[in-house]
Amino acid sequence: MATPQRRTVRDVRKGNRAMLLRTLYFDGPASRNDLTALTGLSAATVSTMTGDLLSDSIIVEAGQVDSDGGRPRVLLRVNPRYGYAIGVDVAETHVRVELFDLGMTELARVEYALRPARHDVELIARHILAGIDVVLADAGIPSEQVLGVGVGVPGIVESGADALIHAKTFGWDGVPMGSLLRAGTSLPLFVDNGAKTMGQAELWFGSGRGAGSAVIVLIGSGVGAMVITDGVTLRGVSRSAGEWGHIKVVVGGRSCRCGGQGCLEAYIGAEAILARAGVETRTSGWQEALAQLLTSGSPVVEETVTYLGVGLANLINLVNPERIVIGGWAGLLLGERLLPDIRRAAGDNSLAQPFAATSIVLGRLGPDAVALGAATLVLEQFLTSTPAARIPAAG
Amino acid sequence: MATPQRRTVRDVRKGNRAMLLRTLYFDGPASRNDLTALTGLSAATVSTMTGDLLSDSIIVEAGQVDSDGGRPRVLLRVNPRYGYAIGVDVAETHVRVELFDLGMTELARVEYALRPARHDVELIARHILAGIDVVLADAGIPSEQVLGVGVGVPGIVESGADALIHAKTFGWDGVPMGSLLRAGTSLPLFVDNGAKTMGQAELWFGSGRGAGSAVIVLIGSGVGAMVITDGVTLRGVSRSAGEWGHIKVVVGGRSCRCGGQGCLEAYIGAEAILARAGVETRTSGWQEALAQLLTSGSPVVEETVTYLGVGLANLINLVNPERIVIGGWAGLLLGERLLPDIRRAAGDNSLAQPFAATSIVLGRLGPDAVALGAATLVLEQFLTSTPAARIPAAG
DNA sequence: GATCTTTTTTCGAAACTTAGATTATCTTCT
DNA sequence: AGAAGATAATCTAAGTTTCGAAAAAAGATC
Repeated sequence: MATPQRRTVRDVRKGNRAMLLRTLYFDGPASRNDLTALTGLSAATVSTMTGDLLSDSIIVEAGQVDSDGGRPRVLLRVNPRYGYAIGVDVAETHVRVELFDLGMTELARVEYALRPARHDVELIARHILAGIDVVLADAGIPSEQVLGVGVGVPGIVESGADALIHAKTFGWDGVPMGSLLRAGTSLPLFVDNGAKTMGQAELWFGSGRGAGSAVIVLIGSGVGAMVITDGVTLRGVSRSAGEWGHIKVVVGGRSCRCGGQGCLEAYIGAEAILARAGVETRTSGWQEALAQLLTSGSPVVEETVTYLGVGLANLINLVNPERIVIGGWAGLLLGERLLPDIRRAAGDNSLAQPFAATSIVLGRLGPDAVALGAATLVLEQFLTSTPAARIPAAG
Repeated sequence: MATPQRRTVRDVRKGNRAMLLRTLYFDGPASRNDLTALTGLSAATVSTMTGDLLSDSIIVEAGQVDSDGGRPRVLLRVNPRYGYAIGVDVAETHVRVELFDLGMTELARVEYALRPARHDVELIARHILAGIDVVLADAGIPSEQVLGVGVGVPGIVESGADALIHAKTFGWDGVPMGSLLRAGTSLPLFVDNGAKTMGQAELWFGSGRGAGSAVIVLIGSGVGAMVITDGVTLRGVSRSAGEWGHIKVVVGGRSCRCGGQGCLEAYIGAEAILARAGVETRTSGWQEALAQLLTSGSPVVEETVTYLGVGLANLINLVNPERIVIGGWAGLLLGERLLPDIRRAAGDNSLAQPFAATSIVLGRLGPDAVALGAATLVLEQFLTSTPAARIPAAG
């Protein structure tokens, strides 16, 4: 019952323009004529609106297409060079900065290694700021053309200008990444949990594409989920929704690094799986170890499938989504070999009705999609808040 | 990424009119002047819009209020007699039909007893249709003035015109309640799960009021939940979202009547609690038995609190709501005595961040609110789809 | 009764979409 | 080669809607 927003006649324009742009981005290239059909707007409106967008060079012409004996259609598409988005992946071992054009083609990247147990916020912030300069210089893009910077970080990210981060593994508690970066750059910032940015990538460009309501499940060392209904992500009142990894599946069960007991993460998190199987967990080589374990026929694998199935079933019962996408490096590893078993386990533990309505699929994007997803936050902003004309660089 | 809807300038009007009406309903009576502040619309717009609504007699004047030396404000409010809503509660033992005006004041009711194990759909449909006639005759309201009929039924309700119902306890599987009723009346119908209509009542008129995002948890013999974000209820792709009772909290745990194992309902459902305590469950007298058990100091009570806490914690972690409302007859019974313990148990099993953002409160409406909530579905429709002027009865 | 104060209505302007007419551009038939 | 036909895109006029400002309404105060 939040106070609804008043609408004025200009919001109509804004909304329609955003819709047109979004349509063109995902279904483009398309002719003006196609757009009238796709958007439901009248030909006149499409014409004036595309005119505006063309003169702002947000969209460009993309060749012609013959019609059976009439004026040929001229195709339009979003100008990938209208602006650029930067995505940053802050992980345990590295900080990676990538530069994308609006078509999400990678133009440049740079990576800084982090020494383990040396996660100084200010150092990382310096890496990010330096990385931004480097990728821009590499690609020869002036910073005025960058629409924003998305940053994927570990832990819980609180909303607000400061983007306070709580990440136990990094020893961060209330670290103001937002204000630290804002001190060094004036570019618009979008900070979110790295798993969630990866999910964002999967949702927009991977297996989640086209689903009206979906849950993207992310399994790595940690475990999380994104719930999307009608295209919008469930964020929760303090933006920490989706902590799927810490729902309890066994009351009084295994201890979890969050301090609780019986968390799902304590059974299906990569670290937890290996620990349960008694595999020596060297700090590196987890991926290999897990891959090896999966082929070993260990009973732990079967157990893991059951727990994962239960976790998915809980989502199915509670959210009743159209699609569940399994992602994260450990999730992909598990899914590759065991997807049918996982599906069965989920079915065994959920109600028939909602289970029948849900398809469980594997993510298509690798675990490297964190930066891509972070950049997608910028893209999302660009597509929804209808952009005005670029102010040309003074001079 | 569902196809977004085009907007035309008339949608603006519709939206603003709906917003104004909603504001007036919840914050009324209010003067035109107050409304400009509350809605953010200009005085001019409020004036023309209230003019329309007044001449349609959707709203009426409600006295004046002096101002410090100026023209006195005339107060406006929604006309409670503009139309009427009927709410129906289909339960194990009875079918109850209630008539409300738009202010949700009950004007008439009628109840039909059901013999246990005699849940013939057609009989129940006949009871409902007869009940509608009876309450209308009692209150002297012509049926043209009824805006719709809301029906709360057990089990899972599938969307669509037929309103297919799956209710194991009634032995219903795919019962087309919607089309059965539509054969006997031309009034608009809204069919939903009874627990959900009760939640709807709690959300609109009980403890959920004013919360932007909330979860309403319903514990009776069965267990369910409604998740509300930004004022809209999460329904899921096949409208069966919110099956909180069948999330698994103990892998391989107690058998549930759904056929699964370790369901939450198998621990905190009223029937399950009594069974675990070894209380003889006569078909009647459950409420008394449960109330007695709660005072008995049985260890089962403490266990129940723990399981309930886990269930709530899972919601908190996953959804991160602003408020959780505990309802349902068993939920109210538990909460009355044990709310602090329940809160503690929820806190013990959820992450600190989201837990701190959530307040856990007790429902205010009794278990009789099913029919009220069903009628609220009609009210919701009335307030959101801006109603046109009533076509006066021919004559 | 004149003046002040506050509320409500009226009026013209600006923004937006639409339907229908018009112009542009290419194909095909004679 | 030129006219006719067909399809695409633009232009024009009309109809909504909200908004700001000014005017009108209605009572309080001196």
